[in-house]
Amino acid sequence: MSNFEALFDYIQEISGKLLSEDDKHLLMAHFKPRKLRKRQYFLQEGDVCKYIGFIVKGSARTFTVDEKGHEHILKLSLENWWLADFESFYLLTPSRFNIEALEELEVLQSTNAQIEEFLKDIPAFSAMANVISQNNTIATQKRMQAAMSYTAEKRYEDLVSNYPHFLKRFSQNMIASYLGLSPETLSRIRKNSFK
Amino acid sequence: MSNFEALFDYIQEISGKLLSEDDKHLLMAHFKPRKLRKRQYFLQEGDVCKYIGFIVKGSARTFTVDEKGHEHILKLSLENWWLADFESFYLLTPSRFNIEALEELEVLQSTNAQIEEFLKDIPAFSAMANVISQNNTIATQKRMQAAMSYTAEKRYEDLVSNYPHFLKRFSQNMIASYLGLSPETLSRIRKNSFK
DNA sequence: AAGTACATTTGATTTAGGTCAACTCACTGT
DNA sequence: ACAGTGAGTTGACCTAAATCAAATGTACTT
Repeated sequence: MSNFEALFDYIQEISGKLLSEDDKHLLMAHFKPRKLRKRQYFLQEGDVCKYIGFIVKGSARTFTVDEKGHEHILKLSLENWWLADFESFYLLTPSRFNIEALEELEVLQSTNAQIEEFLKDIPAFSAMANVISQNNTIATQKRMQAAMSYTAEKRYEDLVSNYPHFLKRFSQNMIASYLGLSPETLSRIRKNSFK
Repeated sequence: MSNFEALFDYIQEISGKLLSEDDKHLLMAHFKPRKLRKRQYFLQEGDVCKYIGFIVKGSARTFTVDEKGHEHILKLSLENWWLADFESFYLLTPSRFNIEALEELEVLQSTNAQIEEFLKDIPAFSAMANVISQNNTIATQKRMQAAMSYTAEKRYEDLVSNYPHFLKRFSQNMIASYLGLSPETLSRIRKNSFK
């Protein structure tokens, strides 16, 4: 019923390996479709992140709330991305993050224990995990560098040129928080860049 | 001659698996000891990071230089850590980073191609790689959150409580740059916290 | 021991970006 | 059609941290 093809295609593309029919059946048996309405939480601060979700449709944000009540978005997620607080998911510790659906969200979700099985039994899945972890290391390092070295304006320009689709899918407030800016500051940056 | 025991112990401890004698011989055959003097570069911006190094002794910093000529430290590394720009190392692209020895530095180094062999042939090595990649994902996420949500003072306090040994080994200027602060600001923060 | 090169501290001033507040547009649901 | 809510804009003001500059401390070198 639910769209497992998206998941299969993704695994095969990222890993560069094919999934056997057995592999596919195993995945279908242990990834459960789940729908969340806009504003619904996939994960709440303080809970253990028991599930990892593959986004089939929709978008989400991962954020913290600081002592002043300000929200800070650490991750914006779209179709064909994994949704989880990996720290909590791997270590089974309570999460410091919230993950909230920004649009109606469809995921295929599974548990830590089950993922371990996939890693053991499905070569393409384990190859995919390695590639993702590499990509993730690289991306986070870039983002860290940007946060440290660049001005707000440069960070926004980088986003515009590297992730233009973000601007279509996420509100300006979300983008501002993702860039570590107040909404007002982003509004002003955009105003100036139109000259 | 050089201290391979440190490397063996590290792999076994992190992976939770034992290395066979064959494994050890393989590692000894393909990790080459290298010494760098203080201030010497392990990697220069624009070069491809051909080697990954395991630090046996000494310390290093990974940093970028922005258009104004300001340096930003992304990573401080000590004994039993891996030294590389993983983006450049994995993808064989020119690096945006510099890696410089802060003290006399002894590493055991190997190449990308060789690491691939280790991953295939040495189970403990591949288990270690997975654990490191997990830890790395978690640590970078924490650091990103800290950079976004916390004040300079809170970031320093976190460093003091989580990595007290950093303060012993790295100069205040290095710590400041690592925290994304000017040396003057860090000096003032320290002054205030002594009350 | 003297001299040069760094590190750190302190003070005065500047600035990027945040905060607070008011206003304008959409959209949504009734 | 109309209130209501959230998103974006604009202006006035504020603040954390950077910058500039000078003084002091420390630690290699020869």
